[in-house]
Amino acid sequence: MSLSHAILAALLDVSRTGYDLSKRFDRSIGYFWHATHQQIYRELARMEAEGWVSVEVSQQDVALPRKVYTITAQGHAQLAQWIAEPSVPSPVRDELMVKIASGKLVKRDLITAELQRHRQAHLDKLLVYRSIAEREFPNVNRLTEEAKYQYLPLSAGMRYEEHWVEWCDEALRLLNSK
Amino acid sequence: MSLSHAILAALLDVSRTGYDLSKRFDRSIGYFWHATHQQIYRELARMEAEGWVSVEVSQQDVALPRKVYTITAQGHAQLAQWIAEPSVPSPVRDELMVKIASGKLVKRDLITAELQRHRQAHLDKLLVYRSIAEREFPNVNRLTEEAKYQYLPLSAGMRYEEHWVEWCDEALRLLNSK
DNA sequence: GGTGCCATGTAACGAGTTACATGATTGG
DNA sequence: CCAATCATGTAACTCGTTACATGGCACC
Repeated sequence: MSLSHAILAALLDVSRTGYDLSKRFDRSIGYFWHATHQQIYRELARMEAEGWVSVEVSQQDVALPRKVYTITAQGHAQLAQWIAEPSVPSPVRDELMVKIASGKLVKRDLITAELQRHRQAHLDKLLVYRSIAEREFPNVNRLTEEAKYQYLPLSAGMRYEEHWVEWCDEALRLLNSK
Repeated sequence: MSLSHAILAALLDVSRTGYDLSKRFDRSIGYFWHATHQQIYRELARMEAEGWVSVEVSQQDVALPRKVYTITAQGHAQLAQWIAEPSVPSPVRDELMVKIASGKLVKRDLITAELQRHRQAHLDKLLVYRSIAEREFPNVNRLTEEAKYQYLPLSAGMRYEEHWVEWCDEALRLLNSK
């Protein structure tokens, strides 16, 4: 049950609504975890029942209900315990690789077009991450312990997208060479 | 429904049993797709019902039943059609990042130990991939079109593991610096 | 007045995981 | 003879996705 821990992590610093979580997760966790709003609402309800989060219905705008979730002491404990359990790298599932491996079934142009689309998507993400990094962490050599833990997932995100852009380039080069 | 396509891809060149598929998938697809034997048996049954694969019970050893699955023309068509549909990069879900983002909750040693474990796991995979690459594709500049499609997922796997090893090193450096 | 966003949810279904179960063969 | 591996499967459950549904607010 790992979505619940991702949600707890996203609630560590700020209380949030389900909607909020579904939009951005936390800015550092969003790069590596995704969930739809339906999943999040369902999970929040469970977590409240378990006592990992508490909820307060905001009465600011009486018309629109906003359920703001806050992590509890029990939630903290739960998260800390989960972190302490050693884990193995999360398994990868990549559709593009399945397509490439079956590449001989279709026209080459189809594959190269797909590669170009993916390259662009990865590049777009990379540029977003870089601009966030410049804005939020202009001085990587002077980070507090806490800031390091926020910076590192972003850095992993950048490396990850760079890696894919480079691989797409390699793949396109290889396929276009005689 | 993507597991079915991964299975079709794994059956492209060779007929296989469910057990076989669960162990290795295809050597190029296994790097980027994983499934348990229960999933695979269930999916194979569905795919047979759809006519995407045909099955033959091997009578070699009468005692042990071996159901060998082969991709059909309909399966080929299905796979080709799926490949032609443009797709977006598969979403990432990485537990380690959730742990890192919540790093301040626990002792730093716990995080660095986890990073070292992950670094080792990625390095191990990298070395396996490299030895496969040396054995199967000693001459990357002289590949047939078909071989290129087999080599590329392996190359992506190598880059992927390299990227993680490098990032783990960066993370350990950053966390151990004053 | 319509489009898009904020904000919450239900229902149904498909995909993935965990536990349980069986029985033969191979190698030490 | 015991453990590991080959080989197949069922059942129950959780997680993830898609479709449907509601209603207010903000802006053009």
